[in-house]
Amino acid sequence: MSALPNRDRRAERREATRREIVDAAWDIAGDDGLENVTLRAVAERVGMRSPSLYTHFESKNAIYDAMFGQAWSDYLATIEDLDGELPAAPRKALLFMLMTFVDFATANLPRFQLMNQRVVADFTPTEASYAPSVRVMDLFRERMRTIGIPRAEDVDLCAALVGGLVDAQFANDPGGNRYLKQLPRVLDMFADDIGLPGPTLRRIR
Amino acid sequence: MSALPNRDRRAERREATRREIVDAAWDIAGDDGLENVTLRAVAERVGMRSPSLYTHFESKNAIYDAMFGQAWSDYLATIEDLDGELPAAPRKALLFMLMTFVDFATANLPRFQLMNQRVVADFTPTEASYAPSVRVMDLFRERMRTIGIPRAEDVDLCAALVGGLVDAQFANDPGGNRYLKQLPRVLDMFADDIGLPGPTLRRIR
DNA sequence: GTCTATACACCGATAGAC
DNA sequence: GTCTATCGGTGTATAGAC
Repeated sequence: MSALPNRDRRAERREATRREIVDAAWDIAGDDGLENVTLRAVAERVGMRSPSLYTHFESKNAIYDAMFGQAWSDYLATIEDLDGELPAAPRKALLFMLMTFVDFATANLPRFQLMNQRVVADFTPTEASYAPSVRVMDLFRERMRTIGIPRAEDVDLCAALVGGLVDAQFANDPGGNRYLKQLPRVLDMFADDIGLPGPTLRRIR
Repeated sequence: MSALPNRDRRAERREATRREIVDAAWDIAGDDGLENVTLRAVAERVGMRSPSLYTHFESKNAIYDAMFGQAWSDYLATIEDLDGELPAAPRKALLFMLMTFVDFATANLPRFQLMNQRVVADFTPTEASYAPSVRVMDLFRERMRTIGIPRAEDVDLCAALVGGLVDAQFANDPGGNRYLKQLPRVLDMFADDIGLPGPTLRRIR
């Protein structure tokens, strides 16, 4: 009788190829923009013909889907790593959390567009790829509760306000700091509104 | 010697055809989404073959450009009409202005996407089409100054915060009211922060 | 299983006849 | 000013070589 191998080398190779393809897609997105990720360009970069990509992904949107899931997984890992570093003071913790989000968002434009904006027209993430983003939101809500912000309404609002800053930054002052520099002020406004204790996050004007 | 006609019938006809084309593009955008506005679809709706559109517009993006300019012109007209209606109380005037924006934005999704988001990948508005949006912002700044909000920093922030609400509404609760219902609250937060006088815009919690 | 060759239907855009 | 014909591009499908 034959011994069962304890590793599936074929599956490993397949997974490695999928990673290669997704990496190539990220490279192209970084160089030429997210909308210029074409199957032919991806294929050329990994040394295939474009139809061969269908062996590994069932469609172009499936590649976007893998990128979407990877991006949110990376962000989830980033904020999970921060677990012990959260300041004890509520307002400082709030600023720390949302600065982490802003830093991650601004570090990579095509990644941000894929994660948070609708630049790829047809694309809707699958449930599997959506899962890490759900876990991110769960963790965010949990930490907000820990800080002293338990109401869903308040968490929604906080996320929307910071999202507005990031969007305005990309749209009206790309590469600059005109909007994002007001993050401490926005969080102070928000903290004041919900009566969160602690010293102000910005200098008094 | 020949008399000069006081109307250029040819130019009038040309302008009418351009309008027909733009109207057809809006119809398609409303029915099938902004990204499904193809030259063939537009041509079919106006009873032409697609290459004939190039007689009236130099490219597909030129059609988007005309739509962009028209949308901002419409919004400019909307807020200019409101000139006498602005409440005297600063906070009420603030709410009135931004509710007008939110109403206009939510009334027509493809229009909002074209005006404020980057859903058409290649498209950048020409200077001419951009002009009405500049006039809108100038008028907004002027009215904010009248209300008692002269600082550019504050105007930027107010616009970004409300933009964040609208974006979050479309992205996370389309057709609902979860984010937009918090508009009075956001404006109160903002008004409190800059020390704008007047009674609160929302009930005390 | 993995990849290639070929083809299809669609896109925006152009050339040239009428 | 509008047409037909066509170009190079796209995502996608499938037959078949290895």
